[in-house]
Amino acid sequence: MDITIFENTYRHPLISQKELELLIDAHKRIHIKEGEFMLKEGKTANEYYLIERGLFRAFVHNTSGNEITTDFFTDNEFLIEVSSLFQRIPSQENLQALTDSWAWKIEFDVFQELFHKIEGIREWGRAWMSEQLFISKRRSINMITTSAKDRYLALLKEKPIIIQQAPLKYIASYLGITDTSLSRIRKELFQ
Amino acid sequence: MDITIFENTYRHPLISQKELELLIDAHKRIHIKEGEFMLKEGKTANEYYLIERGLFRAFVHNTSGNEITTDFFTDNEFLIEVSSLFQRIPSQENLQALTDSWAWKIEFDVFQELFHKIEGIREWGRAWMSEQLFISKRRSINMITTSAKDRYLALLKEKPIIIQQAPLKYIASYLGITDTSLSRIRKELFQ
DNA sequence: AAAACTACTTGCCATATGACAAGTTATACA
DNA sequence: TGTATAACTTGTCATATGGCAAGTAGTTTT
Repeated sequence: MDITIFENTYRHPLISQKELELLIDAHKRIHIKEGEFMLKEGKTANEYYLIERGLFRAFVHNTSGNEITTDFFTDNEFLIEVSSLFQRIPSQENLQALTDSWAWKIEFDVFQELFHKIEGIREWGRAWMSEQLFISKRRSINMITTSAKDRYLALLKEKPIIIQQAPLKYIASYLGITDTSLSRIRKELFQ
Repeated sequence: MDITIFENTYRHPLISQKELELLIDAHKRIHIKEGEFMLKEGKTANEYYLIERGLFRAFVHNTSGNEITTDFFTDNEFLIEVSSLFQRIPSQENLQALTDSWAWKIEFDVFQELFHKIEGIREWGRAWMSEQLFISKRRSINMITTSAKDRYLALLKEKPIIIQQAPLKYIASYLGITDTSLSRIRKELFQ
């Protein structure tokens, strides 16, 4: 079995090879069909996933009932709804596969035991969460300080796979604009 | 000593009274003068604070060199830069007092020991961080789905103390608009 | 008391983006 | 293969917000 994905995603100086193996053993490989929901709003998450291959999105409904895509997840990233999983409360987000995918699934109870037993996993987990918080704050700042065109260009540069594979309307709501505007931005850039 | 503030902020079913006392003993009460920096960008945070009384802000510099206020902190809230403290890396944010304040300071090393020793504190910490991530994501969504006027009204409703005490320019950049626009929004609302 | 400075307001005009509706193209389904 | 549906584009017009500059009021400094 190729364990590169685990070595890369769970990388931390305090996690030993033996502890990494405990983590790896806790994951089960699963296949997901395009369109499948990994978590629906109102349900409490009981697991998270490490994506081997595929594309997913998170989305919420705004007050008008429209879908807003809040995040995309792809190869070698964690597909997770942190609030629901760690506060044991119903999710307000949906997690959905946009392509047929392969992922490694780990149950909350299993992770929980390792988290409390192994210092390195606690440190890794806290650092990972800190990083997510940093990324989320940076996203807020970008939303209010850069133009829609610049946000599109930044996404194109950082995660081109999303631009290539996700439908325009999902990308548009992720960027905080209408699909009409995104279509015009594309036209202006590439024509 | 009135320990209400600790009972409220460190509330968690897995934290016993004795463990709470260990936490309380780790905090030292300090006074902060208006304008004082609790953390400067480029420095690594070595402590966090529980605010007893006062108002603080977090701010970053955007690519044009302008200050953007990213958060406000007030009574019974934690004043903390998570990324710097838990990843042990230089901060990109500044933390500054907007009023003379009183707070409870706790050193990273001291918290670290309690975190790894006491399960309840780990659970509390992870839940707190999950909540922060949730709040941050909600902020991103609000930034792109609601008008500046509605964001102002929401802040007025949820944290009126900030509207009352912080200078207009800080509130404006926190809301993602210019101080000119905020001035006009106020005029339209209250005149 | 004068001067400098900060905080906030107002006017004028520019522009990015939205709203709505219609058109085109591609995809899926029967 | 044809039809329905989804994905995307385009046109016209409206509006929220920004940019810049000037003005007023309050506060601090000397």
